[in-house]
Amino acid sequence: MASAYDIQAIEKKWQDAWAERGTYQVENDDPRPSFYCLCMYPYPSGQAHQGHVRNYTFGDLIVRHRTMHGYAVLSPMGFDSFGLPAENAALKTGTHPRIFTDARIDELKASIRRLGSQYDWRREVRSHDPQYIKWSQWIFLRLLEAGLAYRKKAPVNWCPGCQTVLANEQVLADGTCERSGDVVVKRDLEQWFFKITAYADELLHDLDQLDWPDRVKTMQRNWIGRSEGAEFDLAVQGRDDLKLRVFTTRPDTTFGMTYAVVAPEHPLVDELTTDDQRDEVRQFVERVTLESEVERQTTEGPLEKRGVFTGSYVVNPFNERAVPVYLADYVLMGYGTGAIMAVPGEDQRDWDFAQTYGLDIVRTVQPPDDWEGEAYAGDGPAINSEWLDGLDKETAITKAIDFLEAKGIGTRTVNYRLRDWLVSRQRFWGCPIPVVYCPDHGVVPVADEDLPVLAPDEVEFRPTGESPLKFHEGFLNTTCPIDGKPAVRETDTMDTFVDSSWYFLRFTDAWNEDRPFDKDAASRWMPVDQYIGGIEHAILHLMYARFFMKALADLDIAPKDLREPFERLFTQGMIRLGGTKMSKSKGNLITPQQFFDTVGADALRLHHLFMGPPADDVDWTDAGIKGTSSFLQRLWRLADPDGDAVPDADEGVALEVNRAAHRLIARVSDEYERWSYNTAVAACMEFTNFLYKQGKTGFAIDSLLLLMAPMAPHVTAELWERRHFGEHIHELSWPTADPVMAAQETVEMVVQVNGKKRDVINVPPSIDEAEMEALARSSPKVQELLDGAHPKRVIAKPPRLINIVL
RNA sequence: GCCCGGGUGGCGGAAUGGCAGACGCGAUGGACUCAAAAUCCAUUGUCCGCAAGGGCGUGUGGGUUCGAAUCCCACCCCGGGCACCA
Repeated sequence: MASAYDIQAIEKKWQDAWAERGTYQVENDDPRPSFYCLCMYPYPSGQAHQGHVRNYTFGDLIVRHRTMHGYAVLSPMGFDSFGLPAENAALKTGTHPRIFTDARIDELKASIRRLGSQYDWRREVRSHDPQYIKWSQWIFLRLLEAGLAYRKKAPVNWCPGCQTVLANEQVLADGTCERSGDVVVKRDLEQWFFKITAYADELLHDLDQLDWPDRVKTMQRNWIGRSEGAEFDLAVQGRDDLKLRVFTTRPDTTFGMTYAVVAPEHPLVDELTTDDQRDEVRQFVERVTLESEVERQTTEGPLEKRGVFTGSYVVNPFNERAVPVYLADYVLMGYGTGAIMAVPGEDQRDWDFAQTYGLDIVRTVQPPDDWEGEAYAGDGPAINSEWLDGLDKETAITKAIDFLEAKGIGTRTVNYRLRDWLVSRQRFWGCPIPVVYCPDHGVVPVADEDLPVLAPDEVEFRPTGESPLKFHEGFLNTTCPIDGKPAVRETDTMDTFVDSSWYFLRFTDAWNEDRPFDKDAASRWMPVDQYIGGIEHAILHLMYARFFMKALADLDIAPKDLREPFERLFTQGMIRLGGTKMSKSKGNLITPQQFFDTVGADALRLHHLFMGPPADDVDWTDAGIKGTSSFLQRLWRLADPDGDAVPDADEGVALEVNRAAHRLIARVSDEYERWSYNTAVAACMEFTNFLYKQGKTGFAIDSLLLLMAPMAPHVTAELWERRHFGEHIHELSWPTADPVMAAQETVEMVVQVNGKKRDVINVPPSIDEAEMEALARSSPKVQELLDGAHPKRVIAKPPRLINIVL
């Protein structure tokens, strides 16, 4: 009598069993070789969505697969639990962000549990946990001591919607906030920064050694934006006290400088402006500073309005010619020196500007003969450049820099697009920055023994969105750690990306009360062998975490040689519905819950694996899940020891069935290593179809179940237990294929004539070229086409293909 | 504008220079059933043909090769990243 496949009961049973047995808990002294598999910890927004399911399905599959290969697999999970949504909810409902957040975590954990993905929950971290806050603050203080955290006044990105400043990385290309979509405005504010630029070069170079998607590496390279060039001083005509320093990547073109440009915010603007130009310059500067970042960054608009003459002249050090100095909004204060030499012959922006303002254009690089464009930025022999004439670009650059250095007015430099990381946020629900402001001593760090600095519970959220900390007397008023006199606390909190920059280290030693983590514990597991998450973190989180790893290693908090946190990265594709990204804010969620309650977690997991290549974006369709669901039903009827849906293979066929099982093992094992899970599922389906036709053997079914155990853990565990009383499939070893058994007895040889398939003949795999040709020539179809003629050429690729060319 | 991806049946996709379309969805037909669902079996790129068989087919056009979805060149379309960065 066949048994029922009671999905709900079976999935619950095994989820309980794994938790109870601690199958996926590991100790730091586990003697097995270690493997650290990590999915990006989630922001707890309630029940899991399909993006989580996809992420954790891949992660769990790897955890179970590596475990079956004999590794001690560290598989932790936690929650990125600080952030604005909890604060917005507090404003709406009056619930404290902690209560709100803990409730969302409970919901998320429950749905993660129903997916069946396994974690060592003993190591769970939550960003808002006082212990975690303590160590985040402790790390902040170490960065402060080392000069890697500092405070400065700067024009920063202010998001009116979020009522806080943002890091450059959090502002989208169109000048809007990545979170709220509001237009970000510039404000001059004093803020906290982390000196990520100190690691710009290392962050760039170490990318080479990482097993990461090229796409992500390229995005990081672009973001860091290294450019080599030179900086040098231009003498201001008639002003011995004044020099204008410019940055260029093309010092070889200096002979072609016909004017210079400074940014409207440049500190020397006043000095450079002559009296008769003063009104015009003032109007220009006023207009530009009033423009939003978006307006300023548009390439559109009449060029006439984009610059103004200062009245001053600077001297080209290469040919001693005086050229006019302009202000223009296309030169940015934040990059290089905020001033440039303009060479219209080799730079299109300068070309356009020169045309508009009637400035000279001198080519200093010979463009190719067929050049039809305007400015020519490519390589070629230098012209109109006296002692540089005839040299190629690279040689000329070197010689030009030598000249500047010999003259003592300039030097070779490297510039980065990367800016320091602005980490302070004017928010309540974040990790407080642990410093106080003392009237006598200025910024004073809170003593280590007084950590953590925690936000008070009894707070009132203001409709303006301002942080309640700014108005909370009990929190604000404190004493100076140095002299004990009254002082005021910092009310800014840290960017939540600070929390996520070291959580993967805390997992290795989550219980440590003396330190954020022990170096030996970190050494045991780090770097993360496989990190899995969404492509949306390509720059933000992944760059910050890399910076933290390097800084912590240099500060002797992490092991010295541990300079990269994530050895191998996999970024899964997005899930879309009807072409747009599935998200809560778009209101187009298909919740996993409805599938847990019907077809079950195994079918949902298989569907995610089967939908397409893991890295690709996928369009969600409900229809497809029917396929994986009925496949599992089919598997059940096949493997149920009490079932008779599929007869045993006849004695003559059983050997061939077992041989096919060995081939399946070889194929699927390889597909797991290549992350080709969609074809691995297909192979298992194909094999199941094969057994329905040929009849089953015990070995075939057992192999199939073992190969599917990481993909569909519940149903395979249940079937295995029914077939092998008391055994747990996930505690067994991964199967290996016997190469002798896996070998084919006959293969199909394709016979082509002139590259077109004309016949297929069964041959032994050991066939040689001569035998192939003889067989092919004996084929009636080939003879018909040959018609007695002599083939020009015969290409034989034993044993699968022969091509006869006439 | 620059830099990455990608374009294959009605749909999701497979094929690491060697049988294009595995596997699944959908569709059609059959078996089972009083009937339906479920299940099982079969067919399913397209055109010509009763059939056997053959022609055509991987965005477009060229090229390399005995052989190209795969490599090269040019172009078109879609997605993503960067974009006055000197």
